[in-house]
Amino acid sequence: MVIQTIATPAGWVAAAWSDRGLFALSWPQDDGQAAQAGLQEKLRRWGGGNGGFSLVAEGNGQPFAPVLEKALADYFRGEPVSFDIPVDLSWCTPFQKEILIAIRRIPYGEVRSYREVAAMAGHPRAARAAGTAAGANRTPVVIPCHRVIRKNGELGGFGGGLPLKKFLLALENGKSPR
DNA sequence: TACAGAGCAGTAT
DNA sequence: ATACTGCTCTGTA
Repeated sequence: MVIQTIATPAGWVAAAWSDRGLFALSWPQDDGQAAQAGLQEKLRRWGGGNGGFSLVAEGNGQPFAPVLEKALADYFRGEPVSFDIPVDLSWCTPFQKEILIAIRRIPYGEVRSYREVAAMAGHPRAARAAGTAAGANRTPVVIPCHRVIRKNGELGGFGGGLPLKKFLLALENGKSPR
Protein backbone atom coordinates (compact mmCIF):
# COMPACT_ATOMS: atom_id res chain seq x y z
CA MET A 1 0.00 0.00 0.00
CA VAL A 2 1.32 3.39 -0.97
CA ILE A 3 0.07 6.74 0.24
CA GLN A 4 0.15 9.79 -1.98
CA THR A 5 -0.74 13.35 -1.05
CA ILE A 6 -2.10 15.68 -3.68
CA ALA A 7 -2.66 19.42 -3.73
CA THR A 8 -5.92 20.45 -5.39
CA PRO A 9 -7.74 23.76 -5.72
CA ALA A 10 -10.05 22.50 -2.96
CA GLY A 11 -7.32 21.45 -0.55
CA TRP A 12 -5.08 18.50 0.17
CA VAL A 13 -6.19 15.00 -0.70
CA ALA A 14 -4.57 11.75 0.34
CA ALA A 15 -4.76 8.70 -1.90
CA ALA A 16 -3.99 5.09 -1.03
CA TRP A 17 -2.83 2.76 -3.79
CA SER A 18 -2.74 -0.98 -3.75
CA ASP A 19 -1.22 -3.13 -6.43
CA ARG A 20 -4.66 -3.34 -8.03
CA GLY A 21 -5.25 0.38 -8.29
CA LEU A 22 -6.69 3.21 -6.26
CA PHE A 23 -7.81 1.79 -2.93
CA ALA A 24 -9.04 4.83 -1.02
CA LEU A 25 -9.24 8.59 -1.20
CA SER A 26 -9.65 11.23 1.51
CA TRP A 27 -11.72 14.36 1.27
CA PRO A 28 -9.86 17.62 0.69
CA GLN A 29 -8.31 18.92 3.90
CA ASP A 30 -6.62 22.12 4.96
CA ASP A 31 -3.20 20.55 4.97
CA GLY A 32 -1.54 17.42 3.67
CA GLN A 33 -0.74 16.11 7.12
CA ALA A 34 -4.37 16.06 8.13
CA ALA A 35 -5.43 14.39 4.92
CA GLN A 36 -2.82 11.71 5.27
CA ALA A 37 -3.49 11.09 8.94
CA GLY A 38 -7.21 10.83 8.32
CA LEU A 39 -6.77 8.37 5.52
CA GLN A 40 -4.41 6.20 7.53
CA GLU A 41 -6.90 6.12 10.33
CA LYS A 42 -9.51 4.77 7.98
CA LEU A 43 -7.12 2.27 6.49
CA ARG A 44 -6.32 0.99 9.92
CA ARG A 45 -9.99 0.61 10.71
CA TRP A 46 -10.69 -1.21 7.45
CA GLY A 47 -7.54 -3.26 7.42
CA GLY A 48 -8.23 -4.62 10.86
CA GLY A 49 -4.60 -4.23 11.81
CA ASN A 50 -1.85 -1.75 11.18
CA GLY A 51 -1.39 -2.96 7.63
CA GLY A 52 2.06 -2.17 6.36
CA PHE A 53 1.97 1.09 4.46
CA SER A 54 4.95 2.74 2.93
CA LEU A 55 4.60 6.48 2.86
CA VAL A 56 5.52 8.13 -0.37
CA ALA A 57 5.16 11.81 -1.11
CA GLU A 58 4.88 11.43 -4.85
CA GLY A 59 3.33 8.11 -5.72
CA ASN A 60 6.39 6.31 -6.95
CA GLY A 61 5.69 2.92 -8.36
CA GLN A 62 2.08 3.77 -9.06
CA PRO A 63 1.82 4.65 -12.74
CA PHE A 64 -1.59 6.23 -12.37
CA ALA A 65 -0.68 8.55 -9.54
CA PRO A 66 0.17 11.46 -11.85
CA VAL A 67 -3.03 10.86 -13.78
CA LEU A 68 -5.08 11.09 -10.61
CA GLU A 69 -3.23 14.18 -9.56
CA LYS A 70 -4.02 16.02 -12.77
CA ALA A 71 -7.60 14.79 -12.87
CA LEU A 72 -8.27 16.02 -9.33
CA ALA A 73 -6.71 19.39 -10.08
CA ASP A 74 -8.88 19.77 -13.16
CA TYR A 75 -11.96 18.48 -11.41
CA PHE A 76 -11.84 20.92 -8.54
CA ARG A 77 -11.22 23.70 -11.02
CA GLY A 78 -14.65 22.88 -12.40
CA GLU A 79 -13.66 21.01 -15.53
CA PRO A 80 -15.52 17.92 -16.69
CA VAL A 81 -13.22 15.05 -15.88
CA SER A 82 -13.44 11.32 -16.27
CA PHE A 83 -11.23 9.58 -13.78
CA ASP A 84 -9.69 7.01 -16.04
CA ILE A 85 -7.78 5.05 -13.47
CA PRO A 86 -8.09 1.56 -12.04
CA VAL A 87 -9.94 1.32 -8.73
CA ASP A 88 -9.35 -1.52 -6.31
CA LEU A 89 -12.77 -2.92 -5.47
CA SER A 90 -11.50 -6.19 -4.09
CA TRP A 91 -12.63 -5.25 -0.57
CA CYS A 92 -16.32 -5.11 -1.38
CA THR A 93 -19.07 -7.67 -1.62
CA PRO A 94 -20.37 -8.62 -5.07
CA PHE A 95 -23.39 -6.39 -4.56
CA GLN A 96 -21.35 -3.40 -3.50
CA LYS A 97 -19.07 -3.88 -6.45
CA GLU A 98 -21.98 -3.90 -8.87
CA ILE A 99 -23.45 -0.77 -7.35
CA LEU A 100 -20.18 1.14 -7.29
CA ILE A 101 -19.45 0.20 -10.87
CA ALA A 102 -22.91 1.39 -11.86
CA ILE A 103 -22.33 4.68 -10.07
CA ARG A 104 -19.09 5.10 -11.91
CA ARG A 105 -21.00 5.08 -15.17
CA ILE A 106 -23.02 8.18 -14.28
CA PRO A 107 -21.73 10.90 -16.61
CA TYR A 108 -20.20 14.09 -15.27
CA GLY A 109 -22.81 16.66 -14.32
CA GLU A 110 -25.70 14.19 -14.27
CA VAL A 111 -27.51 12.52 -11.39
CA ARG A 112 -29.38 9.27 -10.89
CA SER A 113 -31.73 8.09 -8.16
CA TYR A 114 -30.73 5.34 -5.78
CA ARG A 115 -33.26 3.16 -7.46
CA GLU A 116 -31.91 3.82 -10.95
CA VAL A 117 -28.47 2.89 -9.78
CA ALA A 118 -29.80 -0.29 -8.22
CA ALA A 119 -31.55 -1.12 -11.48
CA MET A 120 -28.38 -0.45 -13.49
CA ALA A 121 -26.69 -3.00 -11.29
CA GLY A 122 -29.45 -5.50 -11.89
CA HIS A 123 -31.30 -5.15 -8.55
CA PRO A 124 -34.35 -2.99 -9.28
CA ARG A 125 -35.79 -3.35 -5.76
CA ALA A 126 -32.63 -2.71 -3.86
CA ALA A 127 -32.73 1.08 -3.77
CA ARG A 128 -32.10 1.18 -0.08
CA ALA A 129 -29.29 -1.31 -0.21
CA ALA A 130 -27.84 0.78 -3.02
CA GLY A 131 -27.78 3.70 -0.62
CA THR A 132 -25.81 1.82 1.98
CA ALA A 133 -23.48 0.49 -0.70
CA ALA A 134 -22.87 4.02 -1.93
CA GLY A 135 -22.05 4.99 1.63
CA ALA A 136 -19.39 2.31 1.69
CA ASN A 137 -17.53 3.91 -1.20
CA ARG A 138 -13.87 4.45 -0.36
CA THR A 139 -12.92 6.51 -3.35
CA PRO A 140 -15.24 9.52 -3.35
CA VAL A 141 -15.18 11.76 -6.42
CA VAL A 142 -13.45 9.08 -8.48
CA ILE A 143 -16.55 6.97 -7.89
CA PRO A 144 -19.08 9.80 -7.94
CA CYS A 145 -21.42 8.71 -5.17
CA HIS A 146 -22.49 12.36 -4.86
CA ARG A 147 -24.33 12.02 -8.18
CA VAL A 148 -26.82 9.66 -6.57
CA ILE A 149 -29.80 11.41 -5.04
CA ARG A 150 -33.37 10.62 -4.04
CA LYS A 151 -35.98 10.09 -6.63
CA ASN A 152 -38.04 12.98 -5.28
CA GLY A 153 -35.14 15.34 -5.85
CA GLU A 154 -33.89 15.53 -2.29
CA LEU A 155 -30.22 15.00 -1.77
CA GLY A 156 -30.43 11.91 0.39
CA GLY A 157 -27.46 11.25 2.62
CA PHE A 158 -23.75 11.62 2.20
CA GLY A 159 -20.75 10.28 4.04
CA GLY A 160 -18.75 13.46 3.60
CA GLY A 161 -21.59 15.65 4.80
CA LEU A 162 -24.46 17.07 2.81
CA PRO A 163 -22.88 20.50 2.28
CA LEU A 164 -20.05 18.76 0.46
CA LYS A 165 -22.47 16.81 -1.70
CA LYS A 166 -24.16 20.05 -2.58
CA PHE A 167 -20.86 21.67 -3.39
CA LEU A 168 -19.80 18.89 -5.73
CA LEU A 169 -23.09 18.94 -7.59
CA ALA A 170 -22.91 22.70 -7.94
CA LEU A 171 -19.34 22.41 -9.14
CA GLU A 172 -20.38 19.99 -11.86
CA ASN A 173 -23.20 22.26 -12.87
CA GLY A 174 -20.70 24.94 -13.66
CA LYS A 175 -22.22 27.19 -11.05
CA SER A 176 -19.06 27.28 -9.05
CA PRO A 177 -15.46 28.43 -9.14
CA ARG A 178 -13.86 28.22 -12.50
C1' DT B 1 -51.16 14.18 2.35
C1' DA B 2 -49.77 10.79 5.88
C1' DC B 3 -48.48 6.64 7.53
C1' DA B 4 -47.65 1.54 7.69
C1' DG B 5 -45.33 -2.50 5.57
C1' DA B 6 -42.30 -4.81 2.55
C1' DG B 7 -38.23 -5.64 -0.07
C1' DC B 8 -32.97 -4.88 0.04
C1' DA B 9 -27.74 -5.88 1.58
C1' DG B 10 -24.40 -4.74 5.18
C1' DT B 11 -22.85 -3.56 9.50
C1' DA B 12 -23.16 -3.01 14.30
C1' DT B 13 -25.22 -4.45 18.89
C1' DA C 1 -31.48 -12.32 16.59
C1' DT C 2 -32.30 -7.28 16.12
C1' DA C 3 -31.90 -2.74 14.73
C1' DC C 4 -30.62 0.71 11.87
C1' DT C 5 -29.17 2.60 7.62
C1' DG C 6 -27.47 7.78 1.97
C1' DC C 7 -34.61 4.21 -0.58
C1' DT C 8 -38.93 3.57 -2.91
C1' DC C 9 -43.14 1.31 -3.96
C1' DT C 10 -47.80 -0.31 -2.63
C1' DG C 11 -51.70 -0.05 -0.02
C1' DT C 12 -55.16 2.41 3.09
C1' DA C 13 -57.78 6.30 4.71
